[in-house]
Amino acid sequence: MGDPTLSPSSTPPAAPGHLHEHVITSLRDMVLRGELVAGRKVPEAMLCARLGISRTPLREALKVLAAEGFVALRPNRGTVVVPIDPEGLAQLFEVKGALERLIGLCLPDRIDVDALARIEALHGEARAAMEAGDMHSYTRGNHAFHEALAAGTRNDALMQTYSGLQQKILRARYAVNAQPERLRRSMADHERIMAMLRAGAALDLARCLEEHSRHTGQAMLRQLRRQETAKE
Amino acid sequence: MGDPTLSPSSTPPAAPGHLHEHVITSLRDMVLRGELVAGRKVPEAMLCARLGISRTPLREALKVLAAEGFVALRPNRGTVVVPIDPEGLAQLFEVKGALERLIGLCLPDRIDVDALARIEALHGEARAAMEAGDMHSYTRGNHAFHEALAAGTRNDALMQTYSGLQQKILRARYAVNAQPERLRRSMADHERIMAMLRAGAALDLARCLEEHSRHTGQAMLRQLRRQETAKE
DNA sequence: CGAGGATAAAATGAATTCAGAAAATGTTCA
DNA sequence: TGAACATTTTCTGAATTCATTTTATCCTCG
Repeated sequence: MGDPTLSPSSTPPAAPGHLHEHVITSLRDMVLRGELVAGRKVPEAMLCARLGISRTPLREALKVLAAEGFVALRPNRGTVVVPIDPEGLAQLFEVKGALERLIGLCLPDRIDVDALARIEALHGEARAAMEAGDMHSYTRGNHAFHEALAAGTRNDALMQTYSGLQQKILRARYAVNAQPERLRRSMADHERIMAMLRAGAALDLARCLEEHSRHTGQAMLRQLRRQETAKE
Repeated sequence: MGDPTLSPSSTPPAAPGHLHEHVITSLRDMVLRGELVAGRKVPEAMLCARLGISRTPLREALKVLAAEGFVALRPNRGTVVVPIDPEGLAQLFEVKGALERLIGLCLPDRIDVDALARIEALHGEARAAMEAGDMHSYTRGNHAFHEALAAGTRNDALMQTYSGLQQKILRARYAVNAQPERLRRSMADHERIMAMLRAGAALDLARCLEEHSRHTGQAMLRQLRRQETAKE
């Protein structure tokens, strides 16, 4: 199969300044969305052209991605996009479960009305997306919903750690085709989560969140394994 | 006040090749050990001389450290070492507690004899260091002990996440003067942890580890706050 | 004597350049 | 014909260089 056909001239020369964050974000998005194919070498020259930068800032960004675990730098042999393996995904969910529990335990004590309102709003959006059958929109809404829950704890370390895991998981989410049945079950979990949150029941909320994470993880794993075996 | 007086000529010109990891590790160590003072600008030129490299690889490493949260890159205004604030430290311990619990829950099921032997050995070393009153050695031993527990779960994501938190906490640990009384209590916790681990009591082990983390965190916070107020 | 502003110095961000290593290509010889 | 070696080409890692921005210094003017 051929290259992903990235058009080299999609961005104008780009104004000088500090484009760090932008370059990192762009690259990470490309990895997450599967535009940079797992297992393949990162096309340095093309990305430079694509982003309108030289190799220096690109390599700086690749170093950061490597530290985050999205790519691997093999000395003198180029950079490769690390593949998603089911074992690693299961491990990510295991850690995420522990954090979800912590979120549930902290949230009722610390959440304020604004945060609760935002969570309610995001929950509504996700439900609307599900009812409309808009998978892509649901994925984004679901992600935002859980991030908002984490944010409600007012713990930056927790948020950052949680987001890091979510991003890695998001990569797999893009790679697997979500099942409509799964969406409905996920939404049912969300309804229960909201009920516990409104009731301020920390322990129950913690259990719900942990369980929800486990369910999601198991479903994704099954689907990923199914797709992998189907490819052979 | 003057510079930390870092001798520019401590390393020879350095052979060419891939020194990435080494540069990152060196810089991180300097931050952790307080050699690069919190709040102050990172002396780029001096570090280049010190490490025998040019600005390009140094800046790549600084980007990684920035992503890890040890330094902050202010656009066009230089890089600064981020200060340790008690609030952030408390948050780190909160997250660590959740991971400790997970470690405790998983460990009895997954640990093998080799890992258990290594943990026992590290536990012995830490105790010896405590009895000898060697603070520095105890700190290292304690760190290695907990890392080994995490490693015993055979979950890479958990290990990486845990190590990341531990490193940030380690920075504060270097900054506060440990109290001998604290050391003894810590060691008592470790004895209980080992007992639970040998007994294979997952839930109890989880509780012990979580509690131990909370105690350690509270003690460090008190000490940090005490030192901060003493400085004024 | 002090505030405001112009000029000089420095430091930052990024492109370019250069040396060394790996892969690809071509050639020779069994 | 095909395997082993030599050569060329490409690519990687890092130093150097360059433009821009910021900071410091100094001069003028109130």
